[in-house]
Order: sequence, then structure tokens, then C-alpha cells
Amino acid sequence: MKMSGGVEWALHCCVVLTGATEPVPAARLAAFHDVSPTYLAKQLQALSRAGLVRSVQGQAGGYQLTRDPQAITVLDVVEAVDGRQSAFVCTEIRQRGPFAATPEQCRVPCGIASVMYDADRAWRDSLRATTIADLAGRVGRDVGPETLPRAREWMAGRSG
Amino acid sequence: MKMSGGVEWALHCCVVLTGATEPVPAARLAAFHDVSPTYLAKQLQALSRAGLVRSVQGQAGGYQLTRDPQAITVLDVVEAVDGRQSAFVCTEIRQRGPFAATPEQCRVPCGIASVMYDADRAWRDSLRATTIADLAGRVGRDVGPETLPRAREWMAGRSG
DNA sequence: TTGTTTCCGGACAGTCTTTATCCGAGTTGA
DNA sequence: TCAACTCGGATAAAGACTGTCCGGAAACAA
Repeated sequence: MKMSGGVEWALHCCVVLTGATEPVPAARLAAFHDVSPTYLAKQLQALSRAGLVRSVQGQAGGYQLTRDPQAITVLDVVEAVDGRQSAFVCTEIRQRGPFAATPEQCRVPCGIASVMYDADRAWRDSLRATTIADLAGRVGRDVGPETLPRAREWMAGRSG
Repeated sequence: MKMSGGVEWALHCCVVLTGATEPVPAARLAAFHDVSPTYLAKQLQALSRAGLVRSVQGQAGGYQLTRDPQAITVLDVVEAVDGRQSAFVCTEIRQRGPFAATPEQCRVPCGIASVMYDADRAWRDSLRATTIADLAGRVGRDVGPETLPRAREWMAGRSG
């Protein structure tokens, strides 16, 4: 079981967009993180479809957050990029084989599936407890307070 | 993000083995669930390596649980088949690009990774809270009490 | 001993998701 | 108008998961 690497990229982008006052092009976000520009664009499109970022086209276009970073949870980003469905998919094994359960018995979900779904819910609850604003604040502490303004300035410049 | 389908098979097998008094061959477990025998064998080998089941070779051989079903958690099975590592892998994006963090700043784990690891821990804690015995008891209630003895008898027969 | 049954491990295709890239459609600003 | 720049979806390559097969070893029965 492995989560899409795009989730990590998307989260970093959201944190960076926290400090942006103007739309930031995808190419600039890719250069900032030193990742594949075209593939990062795909993740940003997913964020756009989910309504987490707004895409501005044209010469001064780019991406910007649609709402306050405090109102965007980590779960929002994960589900936007990686999908909303559970990692576990029940194939209804109980309905197969010589002792297959009857359809009436299968109106209640399989016990194994229930346990997996509960765990999935716990996972999502945990991700929902942290916001992009929380992450941004922590990055500010870890990396030192003087780096953020410089990064913000670099992000605003349209070249180099 | 998708979990290996073998996890579901392995869990069903563990539940079935709960009611067995003798070793059950892999081929019989596969027939019971109507799944690929060779691929199921792979999952059972993983359970064996993890020490959850004992493999008995020879004519009356097969698989049996090594300890009380109450002492085997769902997490044990999941980790045996799907691995013990987190679904999220941090690629240390913060150390790349024009504003790469210094190695000293990276002694503390990345904030994004921390959140993902916390969620992973919550997921595993949830899976650890249910045992194979719990699952077996629930199956007994769902499928009706008369099916289990019949299935047990079928499992004990060495043919058909 | 011999034969049968069974597990074990590795090597091998088929299939699907993830990863990565390109080119066209649409918008902005001059 | 025009040109430059952007996003967006459709299109290939890579890797992981799924599934299969075979040879080898161990245990049991005859």
C-alpha cells in the first residue's frame, strides 16, 4: 500500500501558497520544489477541481488558495489528489465458494470490511485535525523566521 | 492509494482457521473462498513468515494458527501481508530547490510527514483494537449458528 | 525404500495504477 | 489585433500489484 507521491507535492504547494499575495504559476512552484513541472501541474489541477485553489489564466496567471489556510485541512488535500475512496475494497468473498452467504445475510457489511472502514475513518479523522495554516506555522518555526519573507519575494518575481 | 487484495484473503483465512482442529491445506482454503490457489498460497506464506500461522508439511499437512485467535489482531495480519511501512513516504522536498533547508534544520521531521505518520498511527491503532476472535464471533452471528459446524466439517474432509 | 501429499521459494507473464510528458484551448495584457 | 502566457485534458513510459508455474524439500503411509 503506497500513497501517491503527488499528495506530498500538493501539500507543500498549499503551504507555499499560504504566503503568496498574487497567483503563482505552476512552473514557479515546480522550480521552488525542484520537481517535474508537468506532473506537478496535474496535482494542481486536481486541487483546482476540488475547489481548494483557484486557477487564474493569462499572462499574470497562476494558482492561489480559494479560502483561508485555516479552513483547509490536510484531509482536503489528500482526498483531492488521492481520491475519496477507502484503501480497502471489499470483494465480498463471503458470497463465493461452497458456503456462500445468502444476499439477505449480506445486507449488513462484512465484519472484516467494517473493521477496515473504521480504521480508514480514524485515519481521515486524524488528517482532518490539522490545517494548512498549522503546517505553515510549523514550517516558519522549523526553517527560521527570516527565510519566509525571502521565499515570498522570490515567489513574486516573474523570472530567475 | 490501494491496499493489497491479499489482505482480505488472509483475514478470511485466519477467521476460517479459527474453527479448525487440524491443519488445513492451502488448496482447501482456496476452494472454500473460491480464489486463486497459487496466489492465496503466497499470502499464507507471508502469514507463516510473520509467525501467525504454522505450516505443517506432509500428507496431513496444512496451515493452523500458532496462538489463540484472541491474541492475533487485524493489524498483525495486515502488516504480515502488506508490510509494516507507512503508506506515506517523505521524499524530503524541503531539502531541494533554491530555498532548500539545511541538514541541521532537518533533524526534526518535516511537519507534513509528521501529520501523515500520526494518521498512520491512528489507523494502525484502530486495526489493533480488533482481534481475529472478534471477527470470528461476528461471522457466527451474521451467518447463523448452524453454518459454522457444517463449514468446519467440510474443512476437515480431505476431498470434495 | 518408494510414492504421495504438502509447503516453500524464486522466476516468469499479464494487468492496472502511478508517473511523466506533450500539445491544444483559453485568457490576459499591451 | 496581436503576442505571450497560462491552464487543461489526452497521450506514452515505468513500476507495482496480481496471478501462474516449476523445482526442491519435508513429512507421512505403504
